[in-house]
Amino acid sequence: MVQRPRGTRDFPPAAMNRRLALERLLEDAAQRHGFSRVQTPVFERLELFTAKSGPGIVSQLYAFEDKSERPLTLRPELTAPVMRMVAEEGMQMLPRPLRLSYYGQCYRYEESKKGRYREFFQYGVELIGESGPLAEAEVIALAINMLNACGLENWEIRIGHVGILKGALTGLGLSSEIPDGASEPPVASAMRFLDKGDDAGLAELFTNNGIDPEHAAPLRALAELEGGVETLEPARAILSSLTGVSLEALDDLQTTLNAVAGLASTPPSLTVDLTVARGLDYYTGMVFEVQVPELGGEGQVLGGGSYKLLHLFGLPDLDPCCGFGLGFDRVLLALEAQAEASGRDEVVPGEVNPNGLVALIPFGIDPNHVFPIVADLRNFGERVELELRGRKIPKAMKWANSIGCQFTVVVGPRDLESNQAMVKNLQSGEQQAVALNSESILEAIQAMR
RNA sequence: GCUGUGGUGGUGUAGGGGUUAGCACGGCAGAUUGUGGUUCUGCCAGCCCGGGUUCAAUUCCCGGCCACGGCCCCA
Repeated sequence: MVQRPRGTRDFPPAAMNRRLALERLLEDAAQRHGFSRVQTPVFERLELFTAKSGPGIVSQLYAFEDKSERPLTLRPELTAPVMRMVAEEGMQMLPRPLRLSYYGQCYRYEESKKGRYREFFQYGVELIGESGPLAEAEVIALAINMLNACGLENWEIRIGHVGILKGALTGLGLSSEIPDGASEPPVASAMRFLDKGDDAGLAELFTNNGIDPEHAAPLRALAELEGGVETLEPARAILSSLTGVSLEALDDLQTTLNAVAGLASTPPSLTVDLTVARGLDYYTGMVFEVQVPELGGEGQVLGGGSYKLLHLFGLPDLDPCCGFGLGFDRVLLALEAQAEASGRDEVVPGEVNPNGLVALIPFGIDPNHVFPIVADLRNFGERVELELRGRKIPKAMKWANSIGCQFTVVVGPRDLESNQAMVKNLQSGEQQAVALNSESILEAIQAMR
């Protein structure tokens, strides 16, 4: 038995139906916010991702060479491909801003576990060609509205701004350049220590960089702030006490949060947290992420912010952009866990079609007699399954019931003789004989529905 | 990268060094030649893979594969 590769999944009909429903919800939300779907190749040139994230990522890529020895890789994420597309397709000519959405599988070579797969699906959006607090608010608002539309509960959105802590740190004289032999700039180390609450590490870092460790205290206070918009006031007080720190980022964040409050439905939990760092160099401004506690260690379902990447493609004037990526599989896992916990049948809103199937059962007759009816009902928009196995009536009814039919239409020899069909609602048991033509059958179905 | 637990028909499980490997759901057929969701009968289908110990391994041991969990990481 050949098994599917580690970290990949098959999606049988029921699972796929659910995934389609979720994709539809996300796409509807994106469309309502003016975003349009794009698609890029599943594999790209290797350098696209090394340019974005550095050579270190190659170990986590499904990289390969084609027959002409071109270095290629399965895509590990979708932001860089979309940026590439914007540049390559001349999309800078389009009216700005561009609002793009995308959905597709990505590949990372890492340990697979629940919520972390080697082939995973990402939905995301990028807003390109306009930056600033309102653009950021539009992106956050879409994220919030999407998750609410999915019926997800108990999720937490944390919003921060990399500029605030970074500005304070560089204001103190900490370098944002990578020193020789180090793996990350001192500013990044400091951000990590602040996020983890590692006071000793922070003090040591300051000392090593010739900064008085006393200065760590206000930063720690800043990092520990957490709450709603109201936390911006104490943050402002702390930042004002430091020299050489601009308050602009804080003002922007305030503007963004106010706009989000007006544009988005209310999230279950929204906190301002200046330690949200997203770990990435190219984030330049607002950053945000969404956690679902039920999912444990792999609980981050969405993350994004403002970043500069288009300069890599010769379009620096389009930087910064703002976007987010949503972990499609994780959202689904969270919805499944929550549906299970609350005993809810429908995991994704809209996954169950309220108008079930119609089974057309030709019984003991030449099925040619019913083909036009099947075709017509389908053209009318009914979901029709034709009984193909020549089952006798009891078997056919049982079959129709087991595939979730709402109606059966039986046409047997007697019906043919009297030019009628038996239409039955399987839920109510109600049955009636109607004229053997598609209009009459459709009418009966609609009347009994 | 480190580490823990587990793997028996399609699904959920029982068992256990020598068994016809049990049960339930499911699928198929019949009881039932024009009406399903109940019932009865029969059939289908399984010990993850490789090596070792042993007279004998699905069972014990080692390795692999896969899944799940904890830490690190997460573009």
